[in-house]
Amino acid sequence: MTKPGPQPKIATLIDKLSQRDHVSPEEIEALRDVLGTPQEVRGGVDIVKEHAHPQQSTLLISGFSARYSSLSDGGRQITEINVPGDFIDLHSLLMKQMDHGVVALTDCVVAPAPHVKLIALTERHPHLTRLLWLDTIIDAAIHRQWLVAMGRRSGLGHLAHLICELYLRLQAVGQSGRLRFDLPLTQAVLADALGLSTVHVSRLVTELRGEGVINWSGGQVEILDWHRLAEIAEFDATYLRLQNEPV
Amino acid sequence: MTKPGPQPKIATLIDKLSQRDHVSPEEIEALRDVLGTPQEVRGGVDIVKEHAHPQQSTLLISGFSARYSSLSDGGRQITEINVPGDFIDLHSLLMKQMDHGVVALTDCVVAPAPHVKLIALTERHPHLTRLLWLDTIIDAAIHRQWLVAMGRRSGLGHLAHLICELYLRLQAVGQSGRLRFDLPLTQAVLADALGLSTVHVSRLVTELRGEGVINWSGGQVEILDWHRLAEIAEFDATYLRLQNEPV
DNA sequence: CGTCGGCTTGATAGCACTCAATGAGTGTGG
DNA sequence: CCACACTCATTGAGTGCTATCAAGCCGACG
Repeated sequence: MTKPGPQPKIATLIDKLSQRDHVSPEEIEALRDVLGTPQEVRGGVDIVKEHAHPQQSTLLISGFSARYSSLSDGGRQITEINVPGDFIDLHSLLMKQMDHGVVALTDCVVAPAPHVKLIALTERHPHLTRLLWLDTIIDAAIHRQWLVAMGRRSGLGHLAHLICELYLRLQAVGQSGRLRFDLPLTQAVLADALGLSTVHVSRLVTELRGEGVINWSGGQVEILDWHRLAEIAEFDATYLRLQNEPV
Repeated sequence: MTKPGPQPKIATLIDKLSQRDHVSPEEIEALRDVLGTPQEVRGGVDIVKEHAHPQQSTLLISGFSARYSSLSDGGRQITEINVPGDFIDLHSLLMKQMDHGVVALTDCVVAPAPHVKLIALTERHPHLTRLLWLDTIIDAAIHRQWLVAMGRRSGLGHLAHLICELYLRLQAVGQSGRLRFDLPLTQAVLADALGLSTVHVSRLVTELRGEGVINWSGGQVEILDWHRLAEIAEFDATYLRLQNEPV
């Protein structure tokens, strides 16, 4: 759901950026200027297609989406789950061609930011440019944590890590409650994100539930024991950079 | 080895950036201004420590280094292998705290770029800033490919993909011959990069050799059958963004 | 020539996969 | 109102890729 307020389109984005550094009114105005009319996208539909050459970047206002790559055998690997306030393809501003696709995992609302306007923004607002740059840098940091989880953690640790990450990222944009958040994703989506089979994901979720660490039903996750969850995940939130340090 | 020329320090970096967009003489001058005196680092030594708060970023001039994260059980996951011309911790400019370490895999030569000077650069050179931004964006794209390889490819495909990637990245900075390049890394390092055991890496290398796809001995890789190698890896070079498209 | 790091090979074990079937929940239409 | 179809989650059985343990090989080097 979009937060109420004078700038509903960019409220989550501003929330997130403001946790890292002060965002001036002029910068907020500049951000609002680059964003176009919000649009709805149905769950399951591609927001950006693989190998596309977008002329704009897209801000996710509400809902969940995912970066993914398709494989020749019909398989799919999700490389990041996006939450409200994320620019889902900001990197296409400079990459030009998408190296992956972005699919709406649920019904979403998105807003376009034309590349022409974003380039102009980088010419006029160096500090805001650095804040947007930082956002893509954190994407890379998230990828690295996923690599560590995939390469060296147990399946259970990997799942636990994903839950920790999503909880904190949703919290940063005011989309989670106290040790509780909506996550209306199927286990098949989780499997594609974790690089596991759906069967195994089911067993892992059951295991975390059985240990009394989380509850997960009806598309809502409840963290019953944050300490144990973080322990299983070996979670260290540094990479999400939720501290305020001027750039 | 450092390339000969008037700007030996930044020759590889300029090579790489120039493949993506024109770099003006003023921009080259600005880059040279931010870089300090090159220093040698012995193989095995950390160039940047995990959780550090660097006051400068570091350009890799020669040698190989790797981003890595340590685990509580003593294990290690390498998340990227850096080649000459790579800024190994450019993201620390905005992240402030390192979310991982960088270790010299071989003897290296590196040059520091103080954050204060880099920030000043972003204030004065928007276009060059975008080129540096793009470099960190490509790091993220490399991470994503590793995620796909780790999550959904076979061990053999994963190894093949890494070889394809390193070959093209070294080629982009003039550090590889015709289907041949130096890669003085141990199989233990490869194992930490692929998320496999050293034993299994040995078997995979043996398999690729046995199939007549590559030769690998004396720290040198020779690609005997690029087509088959790319096929095994399902390799698509888009993500390395080696095309010239102005940003 | 002995030691050492790195690579290779063999044997065994285990985590996660695939195939398969069942159950729960939801929506549709007769 | 109920039969049916469909998606999603769960559970069981058997398989396989990769880990671990262990031993041996090889080249470099003092």
